[in-house]
Amino acid sequence: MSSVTNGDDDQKIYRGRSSSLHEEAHVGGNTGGEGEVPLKKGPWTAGEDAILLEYVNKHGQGNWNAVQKYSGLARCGKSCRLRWANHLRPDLKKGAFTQEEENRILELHAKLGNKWARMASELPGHTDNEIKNYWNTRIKRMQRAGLPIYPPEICERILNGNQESKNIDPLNIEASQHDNLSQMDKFGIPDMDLKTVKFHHDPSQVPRIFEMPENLFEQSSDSSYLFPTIYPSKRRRESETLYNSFTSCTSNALPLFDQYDNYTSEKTYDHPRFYPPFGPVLNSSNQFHGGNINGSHAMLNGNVSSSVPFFGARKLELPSLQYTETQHGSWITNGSPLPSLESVDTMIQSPPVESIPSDLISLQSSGLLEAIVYNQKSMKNSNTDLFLPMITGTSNEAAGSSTLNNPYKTEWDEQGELNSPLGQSAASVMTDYTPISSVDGPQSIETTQDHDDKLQALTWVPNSSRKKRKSEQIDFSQRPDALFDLAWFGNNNDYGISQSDLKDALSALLGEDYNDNFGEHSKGKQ
DNA sequence: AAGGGCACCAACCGCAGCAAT
DNA sequence: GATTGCTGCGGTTGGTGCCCT
Repeated sequence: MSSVTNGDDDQKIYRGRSSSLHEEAHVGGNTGGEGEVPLKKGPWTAGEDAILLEYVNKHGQGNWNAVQKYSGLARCGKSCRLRWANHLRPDLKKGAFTQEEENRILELHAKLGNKWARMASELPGHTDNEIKNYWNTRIKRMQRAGLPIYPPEICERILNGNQESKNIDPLNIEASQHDNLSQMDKFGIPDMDLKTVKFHHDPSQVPRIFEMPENLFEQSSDSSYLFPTIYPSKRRRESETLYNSFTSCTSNALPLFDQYDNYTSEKTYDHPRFYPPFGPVLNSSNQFHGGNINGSHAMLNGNVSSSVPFFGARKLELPSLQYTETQHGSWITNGSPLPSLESVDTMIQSPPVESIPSDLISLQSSGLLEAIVYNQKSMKNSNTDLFLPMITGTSNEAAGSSTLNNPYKTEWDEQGELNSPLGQSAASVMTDYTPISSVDGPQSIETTQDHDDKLQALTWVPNSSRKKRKSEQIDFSQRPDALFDLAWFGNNNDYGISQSDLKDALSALLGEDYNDNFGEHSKGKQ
């Protein structure tokens, strides 16, 4: 290890990449010449730092691409900006996070999810990169240890805050915290804040989620009404947060749910919510209803697919991390004719994101709050089996055994679907159980006449009642991703999709891969 | 002592938003 | 309206040192 004086702080000890920091940086010395200077990559040298500092002192921040031009520094603007933001800025607080700051990070992450920049803005002197690194490191450590990500006190604090907010005018709550999160997203879907979600004691009570105004999806003013905040995310690849949120929530905050639910068997929530190899698996004697979702699609290898389709189809966001062998095995044994994880991931991510607005609730970018509510919901819905698709095996049975007043059960049961490799049911992946929401247009909501209808409108609608409509609605040239739904079940006939449409969509999805590997084959068959 | 795994850190990459043209 | 450039963000990768076996 070596240390290097960097900028204004002599104390900062840089680990790693130290050797290069000792290099004497000379502009041009490591870039080779005049004219088109090849941009340098890799660690910055002290000399480069000095040049950048000088540039900023002279010209101020911004216009980073001009740095190279004016200073001769062989770095791209992006690199300069990053270097400045993460290391050279005078207002940077160097050194490790204090305990207070760590707690703040936890809290912020619980609230915001992987919004590093936003978290950084709440932690003066620290950068998003720093926080991100800290978090990732922490997560790895916790996962390995099978420990909850969020300490109990954080869960409690968040949840308590959540409870307090219950007594506040639901229409005014939101502004109090997520200042910029309460806006409508670009799709016109209101952000919804968990603080306003009510936990109901009475399992038979219809969750408030179903009590929204009919035109909720057109109302931004009612965004605080009930849903978790949906952060319009430009990223579609979030991975860890959810699981961790879920996990920690279930392992830490669960006792808190006891005040709201009857799920009080003491050990019910005690299990670390990690799956092999990260942690123990529930045995049949320790049934966990909903919250644990053993073998759930939602929990992949210690991570949750942030696209957990509780309430809507969405573009899949698979964890980029690995999957457990268990899950691999389950797919295989399920005999699912599914593509490899990698290819699925690729394919899933490649289509346009227009489908995203269909989300009523997204776990994307979700933090602890979301996790808590989802957990709560899932527990509740172990009665309704709303989440059955996420529950397999004994968990499923356990959930089923508690079925009460379950208007949704058959929807899932009839489907009898198997786990998909995507961390969710194939049906939920795309369209079969797409909730009638913004995707289907307000008309779906408008047609709801009474409470039950509202309920129905916000609930998964079985294939039988929707397939026909879908076949009329889905433009596979625009939504090749919808193919997954079809292909998954081999039910394209139900959708009236033609072979050529199918091929076109597949081509759109797979590109050359399809043409190379399937297209010819397909041609040959025809 | 050697090797592997892990922690930490820095930096890169790709994407998206936005403004200027 | 389309294009381009700049900027910011989040995910990921790679390097180095430490620790443990």
